[in-house]
Amino acid sequence: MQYPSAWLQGASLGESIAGRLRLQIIGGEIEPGEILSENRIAEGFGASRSPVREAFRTLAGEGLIRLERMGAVVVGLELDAVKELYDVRYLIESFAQQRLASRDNAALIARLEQQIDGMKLAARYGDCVEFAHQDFSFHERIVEEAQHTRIRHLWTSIRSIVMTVILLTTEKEFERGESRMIEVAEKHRMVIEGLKSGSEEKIREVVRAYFDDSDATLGRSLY
Amino acid sequence: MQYPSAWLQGASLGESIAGRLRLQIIGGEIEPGEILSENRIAEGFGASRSPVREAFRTLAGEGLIRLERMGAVVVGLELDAVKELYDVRYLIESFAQQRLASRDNAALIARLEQQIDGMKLAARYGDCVEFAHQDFSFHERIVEEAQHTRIRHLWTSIRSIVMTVILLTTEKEFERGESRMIEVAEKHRMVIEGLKSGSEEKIREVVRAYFDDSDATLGRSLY
DNA sequence: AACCTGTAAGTTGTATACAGGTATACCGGT
DNA sequence: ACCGGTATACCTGTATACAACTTACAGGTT
Repeated sequence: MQYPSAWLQGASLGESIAGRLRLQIIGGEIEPGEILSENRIAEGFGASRSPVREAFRTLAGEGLIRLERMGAVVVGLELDAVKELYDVRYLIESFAQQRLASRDNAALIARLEQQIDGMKLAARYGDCVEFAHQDFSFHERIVEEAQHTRIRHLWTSIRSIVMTVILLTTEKEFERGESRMIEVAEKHRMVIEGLKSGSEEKIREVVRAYFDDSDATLGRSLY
Repeated sequence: MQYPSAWLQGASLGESIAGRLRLQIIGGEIEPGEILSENRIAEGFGASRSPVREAFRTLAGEGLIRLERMGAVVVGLELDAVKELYDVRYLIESFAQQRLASRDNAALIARLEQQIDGMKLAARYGDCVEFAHQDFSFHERIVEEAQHTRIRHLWTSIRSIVMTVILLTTEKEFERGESRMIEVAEKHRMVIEGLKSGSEEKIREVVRAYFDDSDATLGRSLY
């Protein structure tokens, strides 16, 4: 398993190492409880400690590892942890949408619908990576549009993990066939309905429903 | 302005530098827009670039500075940004409390009440730092108790900032006299009421009220 | 047998060195 | 006066070096 190489374009060595470790940790190649040392990892990548150290700090910031006196212990991302992650996504997105509810969202909605169509197109062509990218971007756009610096910050702190999880689960869901993926794409319209309604209550409900459904999907695709 | 030295006990040089910079940034000594270079800061602290680099990453993770190709630009924490911070605190705490609502919280509540009394005691003795510490710990305990790894992680990402803001605002509020501080301490009982009720609706309402009131306080104490 | 101690290997935190890139200021040409 | 090119100083990313600390273990002591 590997990131689309485009994602690592222009990244520093440190970011690149963080990316690969992230994938190995989330993918389960590196197991929770394992202890990573800067030296060994550096040697493994044929790099020096500096970029590895930077990568460790990044991953610790994402909660994937925990820095201790002696070595970094892998926390990992079990099914329960992914559900927790989705709790946070729910909090962030429902907040963002409630913030958007009171303005004119015509342009945003048009853009989001375009991305749903992008997903469907990707589904028809069996392009799993592109589907995941559109899916991810859909949600990121909503957060971005809310123009709330702190919320955006919370988002960036889980951004990479969410991206990775979406990539992994999309790969698995693709195995269930094109019609299933069309269904997944269409599910996003629900969210748009919430936006259109402008009702705080409705938004909470719709976003909750969206992530509840995602939770169910998770059960199938992870482990 | 300075941290209680106890807070920096056992901290590495990097953490300590992060702490001092954080205080300078939030306190406004270093102004938003200013550009920090690793070299200059290192020289200023009589240290090498390594710990400064680490400090920069920490502060960037907290959103206090933004790392760019050339230098780190100070984002700062204006009044609006603090209000955004409180939005996030609201999200985190209301979530945490809703999670707690369904269990038996007798022990927790006893502990929280003890901390309220601690605040009142600090108020009577004019011990501003202790008051801030108790106040901070009160909220941290709630988050901690929810036992939700991801939420706890969001909390740690703003923890230092919240601590600093509470410290600064408490200092300012202390000038308004002891009775005002007793009032602030008592305000926390409201939150406990929410916990006791166990009603999702009531909790949202109470926590919302708490932070709305805090927002008002902010207006007085910052800038 | 239990415990204490000294040593050796490994780890992090910090300092320093080097390479590649970027902005700035200055200088010559038009 | 203005524009373009170059030299220069500075900045970040990475590599390497060193010191202090932690851990594990072996061997001697009680």
